[in-house]
Amino acid sequence: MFVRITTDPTPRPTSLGELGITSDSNPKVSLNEFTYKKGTEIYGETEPADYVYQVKTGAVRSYKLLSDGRRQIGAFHLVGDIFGLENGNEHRFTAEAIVSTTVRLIKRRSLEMVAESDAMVSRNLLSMTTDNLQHAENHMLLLGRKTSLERVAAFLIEMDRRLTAAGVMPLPMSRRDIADYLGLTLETVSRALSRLHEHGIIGFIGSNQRQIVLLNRRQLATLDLQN
Amino acid sequence: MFVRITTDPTPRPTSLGELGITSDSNPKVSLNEFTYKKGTEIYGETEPADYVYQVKTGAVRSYKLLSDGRRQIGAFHLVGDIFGLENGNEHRFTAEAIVSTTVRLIKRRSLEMVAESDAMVSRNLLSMTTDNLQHAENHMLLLGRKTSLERVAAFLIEMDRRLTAAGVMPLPMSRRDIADYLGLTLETVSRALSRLHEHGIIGFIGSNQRQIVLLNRRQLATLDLQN
DNA sequence: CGGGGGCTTGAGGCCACTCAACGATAGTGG
DNA sequence: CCACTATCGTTGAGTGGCCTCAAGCCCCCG
Repeated sequence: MFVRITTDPTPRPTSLGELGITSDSNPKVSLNEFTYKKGTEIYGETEPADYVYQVKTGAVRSYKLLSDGRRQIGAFHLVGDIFGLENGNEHRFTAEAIVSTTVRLIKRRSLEMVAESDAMVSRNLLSMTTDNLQHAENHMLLLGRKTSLERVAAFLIEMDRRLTAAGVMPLPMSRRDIADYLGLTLETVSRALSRLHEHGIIGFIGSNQRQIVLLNRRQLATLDLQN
Repeated sequence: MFVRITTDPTPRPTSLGELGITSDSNPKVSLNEFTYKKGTEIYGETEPADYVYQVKTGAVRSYKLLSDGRRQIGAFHLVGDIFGLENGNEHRFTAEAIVSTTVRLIKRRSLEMVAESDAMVSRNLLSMTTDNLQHAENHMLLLGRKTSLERVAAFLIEMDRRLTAAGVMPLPMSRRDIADYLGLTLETVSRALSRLHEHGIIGFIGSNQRQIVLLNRRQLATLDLQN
């Protein structure tokens, strides 16, 4: 076998346009919008999946809970991302707005009907599901086998790729969210970030600690082992 | 949100028939067979994905490696399972025969061509990908948040569902394979199994330790927290 | 200006890992 | 058929990385 040297292929930002859906081309596909306040639930696990969502502004976390409250965040959805796309009839995660978030809504049934007749839309649905699968597969490797420092480094690289505006990352999520995404505690995440800060690999900007700058991408990349 | 009380929906055993593919109905889809000896590689990560596979006899492990050798097994493929189905052009895992394994092969391109014209085949491809995604999502929760005992219990329940022949599980994989699937070490897996044995929850049959009987499914289920 | 939430940092503990020894089993070759 | 060997699994002892618990700071926000 070959050793992978490609970068982490998490889902790229998609758009409804990529699905072949626009208000113009498909007037029957209603594109409503809705805004959720910070911390509110968009849908719950096992609830019927009647809608598919796209983040217009803000950020969303998707997670599962164990009965005793342990939480695993499966993905963060940033501006442009599509989420809530299920094949079955139920959502498999709970989705919450991390900050005030506006989403576009599409009725799932109408999407299915379009996919039925349009092979390209159908292919794009498969492609999006595959992207999600790929992200989950890489995340299993992270959760199962990487150290805390490697996890945090991988997280920063992923976020850098997905939301950087010219070198600075305004992270919408809290340390607890990051911890529940990486399978760590918030203290361990904080310590890892402090270590990266000490070593001059990242910097903090502004009053709170959620604005992070990557000062040494190269060094950070060496911490995120080639998978 | 609601608390999930459903059972772990890992991919059910599928068949090429479910894909809408049989030798009779689609003579153009070649269904060759091939046998791999124990421990040999079926395909490697980043290799071109020209074929899709179905396990006829035996068992297969799919895994990723870090550069220093740490391994994460993403899935075990048992009799009837389809694996190696990629949307992109490259495999994302390395697949190896755990024991001597016979697989059926389908040319990916021919499958794609059938899917192009047959909406049902197309839907089934999406459905299979979704099943894989669902398994990965549940596995992220296990890897990120469950204790060693909970992981092993979940593993036994999954295997029981997938390969039990009347109460006895002839596990094809080693302790190391189980460990690399659960994000643990082989010693920890062994200790967890010993504890389950002490408590009368499982039993061992025969000379080696790979034949396991579930003596108390109910108690085992309480260890695998409702997710 | 007081309260609360988010973040950092320290101290101590624990669960899983590491290292090691040992027994059992299956495969190999004489 | 029987050593011989390699592999696999179990078990013990000790370590260590991450977790737990706690204190304190800062910032935001009423």
